[in-house]
Amino acid sequence: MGVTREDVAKLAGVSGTTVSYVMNNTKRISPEVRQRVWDAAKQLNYHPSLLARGLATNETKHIAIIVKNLQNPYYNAIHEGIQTVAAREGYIVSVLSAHESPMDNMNIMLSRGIDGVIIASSFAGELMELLKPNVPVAAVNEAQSMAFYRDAIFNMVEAFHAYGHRRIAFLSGLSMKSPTHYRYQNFCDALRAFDMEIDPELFIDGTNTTNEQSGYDAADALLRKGIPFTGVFTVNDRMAIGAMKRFRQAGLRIPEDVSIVGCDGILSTEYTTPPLSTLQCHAETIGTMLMYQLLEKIHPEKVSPMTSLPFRAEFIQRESLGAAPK
Amino acid sequence: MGVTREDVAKLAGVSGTTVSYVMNNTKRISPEVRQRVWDAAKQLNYHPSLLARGLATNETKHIAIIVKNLQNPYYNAIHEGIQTVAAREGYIVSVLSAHESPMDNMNIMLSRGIDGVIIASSFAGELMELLKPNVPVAAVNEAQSMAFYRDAIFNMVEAFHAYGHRRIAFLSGLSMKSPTHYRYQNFCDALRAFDMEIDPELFIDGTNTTNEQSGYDAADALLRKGIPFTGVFTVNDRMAIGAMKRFRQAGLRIPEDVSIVGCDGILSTEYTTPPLSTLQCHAETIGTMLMYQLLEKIHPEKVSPMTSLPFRAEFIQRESLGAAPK
DNA sequence: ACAAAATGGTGACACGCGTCACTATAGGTA
DNA sequence: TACCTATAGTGACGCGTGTCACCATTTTGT
Repeated sequence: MGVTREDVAKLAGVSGTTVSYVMNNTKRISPEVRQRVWDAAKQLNYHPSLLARGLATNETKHIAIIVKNLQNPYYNAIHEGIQTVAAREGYIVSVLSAHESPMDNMNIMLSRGIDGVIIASSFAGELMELLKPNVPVAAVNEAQSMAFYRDAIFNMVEAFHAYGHRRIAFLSGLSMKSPTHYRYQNFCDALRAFDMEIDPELFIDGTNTTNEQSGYDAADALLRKGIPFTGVFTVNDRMAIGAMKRFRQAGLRIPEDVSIVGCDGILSTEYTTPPLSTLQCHAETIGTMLMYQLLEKIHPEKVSPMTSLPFRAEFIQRESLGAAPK
Repeated sequence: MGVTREDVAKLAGVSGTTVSYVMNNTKRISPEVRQRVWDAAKQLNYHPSLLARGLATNETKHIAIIVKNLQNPYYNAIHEGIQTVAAREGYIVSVLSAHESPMDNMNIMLSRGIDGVIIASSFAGELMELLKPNVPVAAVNEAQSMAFYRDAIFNMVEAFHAYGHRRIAFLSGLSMKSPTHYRYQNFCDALRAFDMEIDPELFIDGTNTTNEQSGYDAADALLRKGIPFTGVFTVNDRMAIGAMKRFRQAGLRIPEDVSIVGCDGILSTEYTTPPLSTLQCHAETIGTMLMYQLLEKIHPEKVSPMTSLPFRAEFIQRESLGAAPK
């Protein structure tokens, strides 16, 4: 359809092969000829077809990211991070839905010759096992080590403790999927460190989603138990937002009657009422790092700038956390 | 790399050509042979390389969507709508950033052989003119006609009026870009219909973004003017959320002192404090429709199920709108 | 019965690229 | 002069498809 290397070759008075060598800088070509080729390419606005190149080299510079829900701000931030690195490195990113069957996704990978996959979804499990033998994979749950949240959760519990809280509920959405599990472990460790109660009744495991509605429902379930608590920690910010709504409906003021802390640090936490305390985890940076990890798996010979998180999650205190009621 | 049509051909005891005709159902092939080929394909898990097919047919089943900001929930909803149709039709969707120069985006299209582009960004202008001659384009601002918001805005103003409001501010982010412009026009028309004031001083044109911070800033600018107003309409929900924060900081209660209505109907509006009235515009459906529009431009001979919006934006009243103060 | 036409299948080529094997030229050495 | 070597450039092929032109074998029509 467009202008091909033969067009450039003709204009520059050389062979197509030479054009190829010049474009890829993969063989010594005399400066004069090199210049002629570049000029001709510019003049014709020539861009090598990545389709043809992919066919010839088995490398498409095309990766996929598998997402459960496009409308989840946390994953959007990760996506943004991925996108910046990808663009810089000449990769293009396609979004696949986790709703499709793993087999469908696999087939798309194969027939499109996709170079690698990033799984940005909690339940990576089965899909990952299927993909891993056939295509390089990076997954968000591998990126966040056990240690990632430890300090932030410790600092959060410390703050709860300092404000006089003793009974803190843990609201989860996905029952014990690994990332959630890590957070729960860290949470219990921190509670122990401050000699605070670990009451299984305060652990609410909701539906298998983690959006505002799940938070609302989890808070509802907690209230129905009728047991005392003064603080709440939710596994992400959206659940916290939903939980706040439920508490408010129950006539509880935040933070006077119940304090609440979310997790992720999505953009809008700063604008909730009251502003939501959270564990900021720099999702965008997680995205860039996932992309670097993937690049390293695609080209093990090239060393990526960084492949492990240079930081941890960070506790950010805002007005949703205050002194415990008497 | 993978299994090719020749492998299938050998197993089925036919030629590669025949396999191709069977897979594409593009020539009469006897039922027995057809069956043999299908069986062989299944057995080998054969999937035609879309790279090679793209090279041969100039059709990649690959479209791009250009987005300004991946973290904007409105565009995420549109994206979700696009994605569902695309997946069903066998297309794959790649995200490009509007931050890249239009020329860069153009080159990506050309070198990747992309079949079409959806521009999901307010300032489509220049980019669109550049792309249109070279590749099928659908753009969000073309999807929303002047009439799209009319009824919803009319109903909103009617509600404001019924509650006794007479001076309503209009907070915008992008100065008079076409979608905003439409809304402003509709808004003024409605004000006139109810004999309400149209005071240019009540029109705040903020920075060139439309996020929470812009809303905060616009509200701040409005307050500094020191002129009377009891209602506020913002061009999107995120700005409304930011504006609410600023009003609250100024000691104004919502809706007792100031009523506010957003626009878009993003997911979290239900969970703000108080819940935000908004103009629900079913962004997801807009996405599906954009995709259908694009498909029709790619294959004019095939008629798409629907290419014009079967609905309009809809006014949704929540607690952020109440009686005007005396 | 025999030409005409329909049916079912195949060989060869093009799509645009990367790259191997090769040639021609120039320069250096003994 | 004869020989080797580095340099600069090229021809041909393969990557996996789609598809045109063609062939062999029935089936049809009269």
